[in-house]
Amino acid sequence: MLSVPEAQQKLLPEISPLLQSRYRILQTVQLMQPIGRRTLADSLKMTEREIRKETDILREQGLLDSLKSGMVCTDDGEVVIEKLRALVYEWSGLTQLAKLLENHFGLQRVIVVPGDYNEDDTVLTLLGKEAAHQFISTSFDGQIVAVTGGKSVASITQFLHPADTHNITFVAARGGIGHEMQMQANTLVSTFSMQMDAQYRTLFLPEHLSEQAYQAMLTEPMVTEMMDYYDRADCVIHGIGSAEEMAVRRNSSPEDLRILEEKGAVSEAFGYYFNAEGEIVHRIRTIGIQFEQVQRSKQVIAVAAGKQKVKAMLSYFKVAPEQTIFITDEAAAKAIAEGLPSYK
Amino acid sequence: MLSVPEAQQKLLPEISPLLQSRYRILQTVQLMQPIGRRTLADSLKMTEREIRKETDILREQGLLDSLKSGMVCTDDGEVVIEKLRALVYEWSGLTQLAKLLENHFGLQRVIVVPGDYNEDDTVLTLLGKEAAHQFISTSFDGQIVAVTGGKSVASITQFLHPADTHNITFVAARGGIGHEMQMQANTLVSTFSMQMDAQYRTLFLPEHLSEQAYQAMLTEPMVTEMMDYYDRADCVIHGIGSAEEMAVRRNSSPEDLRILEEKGAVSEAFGYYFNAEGEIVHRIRTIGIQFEQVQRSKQVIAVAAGKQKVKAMLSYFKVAPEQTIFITDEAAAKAIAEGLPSYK
DNA sequence: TAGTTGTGGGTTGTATTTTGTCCCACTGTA
DNA sequence: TACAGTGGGACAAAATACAACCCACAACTA
Repeated sequence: MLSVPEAQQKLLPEISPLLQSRYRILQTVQLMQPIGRRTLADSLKMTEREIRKETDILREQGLLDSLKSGMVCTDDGEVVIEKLRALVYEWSGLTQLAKLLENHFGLQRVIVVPGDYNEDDTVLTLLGKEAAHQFISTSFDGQIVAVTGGKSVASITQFLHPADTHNITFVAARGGIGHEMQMQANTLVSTFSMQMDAQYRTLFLPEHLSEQAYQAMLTEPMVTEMMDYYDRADCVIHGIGSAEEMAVRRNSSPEDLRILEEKGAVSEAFGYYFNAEGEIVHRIRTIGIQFEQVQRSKQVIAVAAGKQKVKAMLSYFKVAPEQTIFITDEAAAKAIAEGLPSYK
Repeated sequence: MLSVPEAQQKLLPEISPLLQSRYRILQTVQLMQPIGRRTLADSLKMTEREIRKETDILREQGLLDSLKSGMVCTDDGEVVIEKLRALVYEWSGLTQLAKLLENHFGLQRVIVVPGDYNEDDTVLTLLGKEAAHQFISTSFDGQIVAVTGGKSVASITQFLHPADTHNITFVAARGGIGHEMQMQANTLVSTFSMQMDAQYRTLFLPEHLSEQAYQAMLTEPMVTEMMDYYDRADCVIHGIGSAEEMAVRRNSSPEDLRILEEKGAVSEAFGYYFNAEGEIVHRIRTIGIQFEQVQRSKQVIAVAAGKQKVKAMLSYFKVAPEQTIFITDEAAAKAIAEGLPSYK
């Protein structure tokens, strides 16, 4: 039997795309306010005219307000966004996509946000919003959270806020990742804890240690303390990288690159490299959380988006712990789904 | 707080009129199938082009089918009509209008169907559909139903069908109304009973009896039997007429017309004339159901539509029994509501 | 059986709306 | 003060919707 929204969609098929795009615009305004027509159009890869038409309607409906400094979302607008989120996700098939991936990968929860990470800057923001929401809604007193680096994980920052919980400790899951300070685990744990009024522990270490130096480090109090934290980690927040991309970004030696290629490394997560079958084929020789420790933690939040990471996702999720909550974008989710036999 | 449909309406204000008109088209197709573009356009007072555009979409959605003999509503279409009825009535304010009239007149139930009786032929059909639904859903074994004449009541015919109930008897509430056989109470009870496989009793009598003849008639077995039926009537189905209109249609004598005008008769129902205050000012001297008998009956279904009858409705509903279910059209309901202080 | 009415589909020139692309005056910030 | 970004205005061009037909056909009527 047909539900009312389904019947509505049958009678008015043209409203579905309309709803999608208008919702997306309003949502983006909310995220980037105050924002102007042109910036908005660039960001959503739409024409200025289209943006203008839609925002005029939204303004007339009182969901949007135009200040001299740009357009902002009104209170009514925020309520509407909240109320229609489920409907929009349902109609655009995101809910179904998510369920499909959940079943296929055997994960606790998959969240698919609309848009394409490569096309639309706001997708990153949506990823962060959802991830932050997942994290905060399950956080508890004294929680220990291991955090890796990366753009996706960094996007969470702006949506963290002081919660009712106390004594949360963020620990950097590994040493520095290289040049980009903004994306380093060490930087992130510090900003995360600032946003949430929490504690944090950093670990500054060079990426490529010699065997000798590595062994020496293992007995350092600073290091053993971190190892202890890793062992007690309640939650792990991490990204998933494509192997080549990561190796390049890490300035790996030609030798390492050769090894990775030889062993068929496809994906990377918290310092481990996995091949297409999900087997660990390499590990960066530095201090960091162990895969076993990740598997033991109560909660794992994985954030990754973009079509270019599909292969990596397919690889890593062969072995990902089932308590993982995975947050990705529509483009990647669709690309994964299209490779599945159960997807029409 | 906003409901989801309300939020949807805020975000997509243009769908409301779209939904209205498309629903109306689909509904009309269902009622008049098979029907062509031009007839449909005439009937709905829309342009052929518009009908064409909308029906093309409906056909594409599989809610409509085009045969050589015209367009018909598919099963899917009927399901959609059913599912969206409440939503359409809500959005077009019909539910609110109905509640308003219910409270103001103190009636058990008011049903307002969309459209204008004077503009749109299908409104009559909708009235009939709703009235038939109300009647059938409450009918019971051995029920005695008194029926008056008129176009509105006649519209019920096509929607009556054999029900689970047995031994229903339709009785003509009064003698003949004059020329138009199709609308006479006597004709209607016969067609009603044919549709429902029920019994019926007719009463053929001239309209204007002399006092002498009237008194003589009262003792006739044929008449006393009818009087007995009237006394035991469980349900009364009647229309409401404007006084002038009815008097003219009944070929009343100039003297009667003068009396009616003098006494300020505004409305007419089952042979009684009421003034603006709802007082009985005149009665046709013929055998028929008594007002007291109507008031005693368990259920009363009143059907009347069109702006020209608003005055009559306002008059009659001053004294209408509270167990009345009143079915009218949007145009009349709005006209009534606009006269009320509580209507913005 | 001949005629009439109503049917869906097709066509075409014209109105109307939508769209792309500017310009402008203004403002907050660096 | 320079500048990047803002909303609002304007206008020609492109796209679309529109009205007004015609046609072959089916179903019914006389």
